[in-house]
Amino acid sequence: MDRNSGAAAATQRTRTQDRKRELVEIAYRLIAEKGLEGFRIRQVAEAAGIDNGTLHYHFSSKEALIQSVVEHLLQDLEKNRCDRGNLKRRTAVDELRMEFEDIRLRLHASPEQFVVLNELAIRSWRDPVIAKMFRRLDDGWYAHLETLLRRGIEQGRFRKDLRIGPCARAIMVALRGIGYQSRLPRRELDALLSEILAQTEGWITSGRAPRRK
Amino acid sequence: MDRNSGAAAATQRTRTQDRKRELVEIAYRLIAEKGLEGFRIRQVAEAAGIDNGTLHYHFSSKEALIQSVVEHLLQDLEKNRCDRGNLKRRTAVDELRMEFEDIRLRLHASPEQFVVLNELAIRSWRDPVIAKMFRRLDDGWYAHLETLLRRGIEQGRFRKDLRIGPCARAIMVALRGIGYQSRLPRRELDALLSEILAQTEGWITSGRAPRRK
Amino acid sequence: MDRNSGAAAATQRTRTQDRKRELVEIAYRLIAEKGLEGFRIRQVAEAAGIDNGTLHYHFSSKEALIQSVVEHLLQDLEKNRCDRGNLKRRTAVDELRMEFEDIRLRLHASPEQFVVLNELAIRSWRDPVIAKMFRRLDDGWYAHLETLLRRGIEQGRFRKDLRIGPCARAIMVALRGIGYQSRLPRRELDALLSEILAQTEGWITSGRAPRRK
Amino acid sequence: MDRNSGAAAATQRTRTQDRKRELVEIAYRLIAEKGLEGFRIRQVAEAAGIDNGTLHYHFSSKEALIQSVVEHLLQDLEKNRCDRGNLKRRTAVDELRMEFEDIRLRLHASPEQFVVLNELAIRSWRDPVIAKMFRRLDDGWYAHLETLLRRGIEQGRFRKDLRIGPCARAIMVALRGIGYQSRLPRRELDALLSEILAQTEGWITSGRAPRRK
DNA sequence: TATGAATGAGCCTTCATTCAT
DNA sequence: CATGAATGAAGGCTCATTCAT
Repeated sequence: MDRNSGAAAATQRTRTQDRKRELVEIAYRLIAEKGLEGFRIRQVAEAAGIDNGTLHYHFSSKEALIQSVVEHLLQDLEKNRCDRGNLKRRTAVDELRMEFEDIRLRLHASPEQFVVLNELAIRSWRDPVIAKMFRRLDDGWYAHLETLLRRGIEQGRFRKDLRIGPCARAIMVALRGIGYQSRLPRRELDALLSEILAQTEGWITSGRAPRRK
Repeated sequence: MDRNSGAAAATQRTRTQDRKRELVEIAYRLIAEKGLEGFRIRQVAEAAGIDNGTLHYHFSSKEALIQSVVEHLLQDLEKNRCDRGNLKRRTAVDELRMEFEDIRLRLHASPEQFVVLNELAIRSWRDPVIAKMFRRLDDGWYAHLETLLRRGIEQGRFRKDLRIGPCARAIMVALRGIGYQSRLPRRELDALLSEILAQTEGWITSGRAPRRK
Repeated sequence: MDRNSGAAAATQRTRTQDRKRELVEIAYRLIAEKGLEGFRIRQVAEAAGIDNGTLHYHFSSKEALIQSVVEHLLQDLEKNRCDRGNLKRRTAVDELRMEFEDIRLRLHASPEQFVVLNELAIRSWRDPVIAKMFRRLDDGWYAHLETLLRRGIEQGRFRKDLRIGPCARAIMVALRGIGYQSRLPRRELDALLSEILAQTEGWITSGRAPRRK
Repeated sequence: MDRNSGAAAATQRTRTQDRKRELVEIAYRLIAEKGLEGFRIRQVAEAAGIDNGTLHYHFSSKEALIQSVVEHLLQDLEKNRCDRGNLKRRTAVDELRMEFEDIRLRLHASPEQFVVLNELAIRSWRDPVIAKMFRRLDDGWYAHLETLLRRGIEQGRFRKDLRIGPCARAIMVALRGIGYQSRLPRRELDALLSEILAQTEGWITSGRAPRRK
């Protein structure tokens, strides 16, 4: 029994983790669907087929559950950035394009991600805890873009007088603003994205032989 | 008495209108402050110094009050566009710049406007009535920008291969996305805005002697 | 209508006050019956034949309702002391006896008063608000007894070396401790009370010709 | 293995007993701190470093745990009485004084005992099981005092017309009522106790040369 | 024994809304 | 128009208890 207990405990732990993850995902879906305002933890429990009280066993409060959803979301977003970070042999221009392409794919594959992101962004205005988590996300993204832009300049591909900070922010603003448009038909969305990319790229590489077809 | 009753009725009507306007403005302020999620009609009544029940004489439901707030906001936004519309002797480039300058002034003068705008935009995702009102706003803005861009091309100031639709949308996305950043310090906000303008203008007038200082 | 509105408002106000008083009395009874631990505001509403939510219209929280009960109780207790205060022509000994007689009558007429008093006394250990209200009661009672004892000494009826403070406290402790025994049969209760009175009186008037029959 | 199993079982049993005792003591402390109303068995488990569910192996219900606490308390109280019972060579007056001195020491050493005692006394009003246990305590105390008083009379130290029953009860009431005052500063508490003792003793030995210093 | 997950009844509170006056 | 009392549905949360392992 002793030998088994270790394995059993591990299994148990895994199960609990799975359960938690499952609940977070349900919550995530529900927030996407009903919005944070219409988000009810009872519905999470119901959707998971568990009792209302059981949910409170795993997440001590509604706030805690929401924070886990945020974490879940942020991890997903940050993971992708890291994945892309590994392919650094490309030029800065390619990287920038990949940034946009990534967004495009996400918009198609899981548009609800942007919905939730917007919901939480607004909440972060008034909720210090979430604000802090979001700042982490923003700082990471900002640093990433800053590096990208700087490398582009060093590589001689981007204009030398580029104001790195504001430019990075501008890209973030534009891409984040897209969340609002996540309801647009796919075709328009693609056109919109490629337009923004073109504008950005055109500006950044201005005077550097912007190879636009 | 007959004559008076007419005047009295008129006065009454005006008073009622004033009262309604006052309530809407209080609601607007409260939404800016607490967000739609934390918005309570009781607080509106309290702030107006009237009874909770009385509020329901003016606005039959919470929804109705919110819709009035939307209307109030939209009117304000559209009025400004019309005001500017009268000065059409300028070039399209100037007009575009004014568009940005207007946003800049608003961000400084009443940042809460962007907060409320974002709150309501998100609600519009799930509230058909508000969605409709917002579509009106969007369509108006879109048409305005479209016209502006078209005129620029006709004037020979904008590049001829400009994709008017996506470009207009891109501008809207960027400017709307700024709402999220309404907390940034004024200096950064200005830098950000001028960056976006530069990018946009650079792209639009590309090959047309972009007069950037 | 104007003239009526004043009267109507007054009537309304009275009604509200009556309603509140009624609720407080129900709560009082329920606390006596189930104890503070088993006290449920839903039962108050139910007993009053009103909705659960309506109760919260009158008393914003459970705590508020309980505090009103305390106030109700304290007022009752203090009123009686004042009533007796008016008959000051008697000797201090008589007054002391009346103090005991008053307790005796209360124990018979409304033993639940002692139950509630004990419940609240214990709560006051951990609830600062109630503690404060109770301190007021205690201070009043203490001052009253102090005065009584001092007068007795001045009248030459009480021993001169009486330690007024501790003696007053001792009387309070004994009488308050009786609350625990409020379940005793009436006969034993009376015997107990008269015993305590005899002890007290004997001690206080010691060497002063204690006229015990 | 057989021999060992016996020893192991004994050890086990002792361990279990220790565990139970430990839990009871924790519960006791927690009741003193938070009151019965704020007493949560989860906190007991937490403080003991065991799981919530495990607690139910030792005590099948909250009620059972509380009863054990009562038992624990009563044993402690009764033990002390027995200890003192062994020194019967003294006079009844000395014994009475020791009764008070014992209370005084307890008040200083472990005032929480009186807090818990009061908490449980109130609960006993509605909980028949606890009521029964308390009655045992009361009866024991009462019998002890009765004996003491009777002996005093027989020894010719107490007045002959002493109403033994009510007098014993009066002593109990006063001493129990002291629990309420357990928050008083030590100095006042001592003054209070010695006052009560003086009153009691004065009355009891009245006409018997009360040797008060 | 011991654990942790699960249960479910129940509690206080909130809030938009309605109704009689 | 205005008031304030009343409504009731719903929500988040607590907690003793149970159950499978």
